[in-house]
Amino acid sequence: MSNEPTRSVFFDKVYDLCRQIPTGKVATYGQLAKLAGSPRAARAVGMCMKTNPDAPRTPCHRVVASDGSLTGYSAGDGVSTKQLMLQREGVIFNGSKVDLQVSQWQP
DNA sequence: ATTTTGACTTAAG
DNA sequence: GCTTAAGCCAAAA
Repeated sequence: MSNEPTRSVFFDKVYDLCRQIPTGKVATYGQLAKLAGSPRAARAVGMCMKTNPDAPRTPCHRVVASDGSLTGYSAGDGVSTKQLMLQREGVIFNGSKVDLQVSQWQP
């Protein structure tokens, strides 16, 4: 029984992908969008996170911008909390950005 | 059904 | 290196 109706295939895939991101790794919006079925829906991906408070369910903090910068995140101190959380999970940061060369999720 | 917005991305100045 | 512009997708009003 689906107590939680599928909002849309796109949403569902994005959420699923977020949960597939291993600890210590990060994915970009464009990457999730591509994996979700639309390589140009990066904006839609980010919007879905914000419009859906699935925080504990979807580790949206593992999702960063294409160049490793942390964007959005309206929890805690914002990107600061997000950054610290990622560092704590083992993600390598290069200054104020994620080192995608090392910590970007590779499906 | 139409319009607006939004946690994006890429290109150009 | 940073700012501005345009393009693209999907959901919410």
